[in-house]
Amino acid sequence: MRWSSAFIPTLRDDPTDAEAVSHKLLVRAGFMRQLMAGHYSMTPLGFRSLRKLEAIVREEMEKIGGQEFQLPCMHPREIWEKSGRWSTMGDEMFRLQDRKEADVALGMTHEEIFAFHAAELRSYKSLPQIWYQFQSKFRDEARPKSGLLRVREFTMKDSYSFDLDEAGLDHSFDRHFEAYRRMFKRFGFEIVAVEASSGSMGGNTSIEFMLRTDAGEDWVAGCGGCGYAANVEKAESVIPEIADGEGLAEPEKFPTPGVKTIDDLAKMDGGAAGDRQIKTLVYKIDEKDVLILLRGDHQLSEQKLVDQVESETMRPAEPGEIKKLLGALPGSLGAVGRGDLFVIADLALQGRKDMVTGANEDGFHLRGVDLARDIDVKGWLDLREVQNGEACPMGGKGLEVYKTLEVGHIFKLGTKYSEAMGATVQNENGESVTLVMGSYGIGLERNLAAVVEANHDENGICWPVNIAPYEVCVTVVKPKDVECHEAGERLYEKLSESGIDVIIDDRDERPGVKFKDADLVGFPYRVTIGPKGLADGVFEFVRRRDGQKRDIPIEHAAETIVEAVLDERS
RNA sequence: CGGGCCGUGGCGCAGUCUGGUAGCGCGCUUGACUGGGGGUCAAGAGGUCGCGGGUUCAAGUCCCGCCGGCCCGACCA
Repeated sequence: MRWSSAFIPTLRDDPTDAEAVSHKLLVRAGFMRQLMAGHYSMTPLGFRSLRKLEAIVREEMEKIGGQEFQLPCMHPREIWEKSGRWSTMGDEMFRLQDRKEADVALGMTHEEIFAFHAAELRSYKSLPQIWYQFQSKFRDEARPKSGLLRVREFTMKDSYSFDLDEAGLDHSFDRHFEAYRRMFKRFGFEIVAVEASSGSMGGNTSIEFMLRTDAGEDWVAGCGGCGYAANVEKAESVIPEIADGEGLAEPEKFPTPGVKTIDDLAKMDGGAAGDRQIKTLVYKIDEKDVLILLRGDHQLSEQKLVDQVESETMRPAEPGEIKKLLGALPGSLGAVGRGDLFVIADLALQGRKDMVTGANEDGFHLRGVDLARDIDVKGWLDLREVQNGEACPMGGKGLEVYKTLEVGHIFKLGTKYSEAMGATVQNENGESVTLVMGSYGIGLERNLAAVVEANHDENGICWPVNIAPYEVCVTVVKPKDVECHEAGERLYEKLSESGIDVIIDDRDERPGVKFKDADLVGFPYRVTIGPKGLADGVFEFVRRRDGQKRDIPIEHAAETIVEAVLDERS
């Protein structure tokens, strides 16, 4: 490619509406443009990199026996109703009607559709199957943000495994796990694999692949000692036991005027520290009132609650509803004496005595509360969100909680979708068996942005060779000079013929402009061809990621460059 | 969906409070000098001031409504 005839719209300034590094750089370096919130057009440079990323994913999928499909992105309502997700997906699913007023959805994911086709599988002999596709996904995100990191329309490689039993699923899952690890390595960044909540996908096990970056929006708790890592939606930790006094023979009410929060009560004379309080939350779970109890200084992980309670809907109760139910407003709530209500308590409260909690009368609390004696807890669950510094559950060191970006997610689904779609095969004994499914997703655009988040400096992007739109940029310092021009053209020809993705910067621009542009766009290697070097019989060869420069003799220049590039392809 | 901020040449912004000729930097075009990290000079092109209504002799500026974008939060296979 000749820069002089390429469409590479670089910008001198950061776009004002960009915050994330990858967003700023991908726009500035001319890889993409926004069409509307959450929808981006990839320009030729961006599309080249995206295709390279896609090729890597495809290679790794083929390696584990994946077979590529292409499914429609518009789906009939019926198929989503069969799985129950027409209603559970809510506003996040784009919906429209055709001319016959039939309901149609834009696919957010394809479990239903692949399971529908898997219903054609007849015999255990044809298992396992791994099916995949690259397809646009549509999700009506409440808040698209950070450029490509959170969008409403994107390309995903999604694959689905079909096995006869759990053992088969485990194997397909493990194969994917390894394939994903290889992909991220080839993309040029390190990931942590964490246990995750499966969210609305259903199923029991899921692993997220996380890139550590402040541009992310998921929190992970990781142990430096043993390698344990989990999304905070799922993470556990060990906290020191607290020795309680015997307390009182029965709870005693005392006035706490003006106390509205855990902190207020901790600071009040005659109050109690956060870890001696019981925090009482009221939730409407399938419109039934439920009290949730936690230690005062702990935070509820709503996702843990969702994952452990079977329900269609869940929401915090409104203040009005709470007043009506308990007779007091938040700040003075408690579960003592409310055996008529469903009470769920966090494990950290188990066995605690001499605690303080609300009296269900505004401005009053109870002291001397003994969980076992005074509160009728119907269920003990782990509901607490882990905090930075708490001990690792695997016996390692302290946990560090840090921000990450989810770059891939793999699920063991079980039979939810195969059952809904009637995807069964006959086993050796002629019995009908429901297929056991897994599903595995990786968003292409988000991963492209992740590569940038992990590979950039103050001057621009530093693409790894594998993802770079062009591997080498030949900068002709003085294109009007015949010798310069011809030397550049010759090298460009040789590199092209050797199969290198090369762009020649033949624009009649000042050298500084070309260097800045090349750094911004982020080609892994750049060759400077100018009068100075020519006089000495050399080209200057520059590596983007560390700025390493060396002069290479013109006669071996092409070979040297080809070798350097091939060395880094993987 | 709640809170905040913002829409003015391609990009970044000033002008809006206090109504009165639409401006600046970068980029772009042409020419000259230049030429190893965004050079200099000269001459140009380019804007229904997000959209609609209203007030006024007069609206980028004031009022009402709408649309769009960004950030925080809620939400998020």
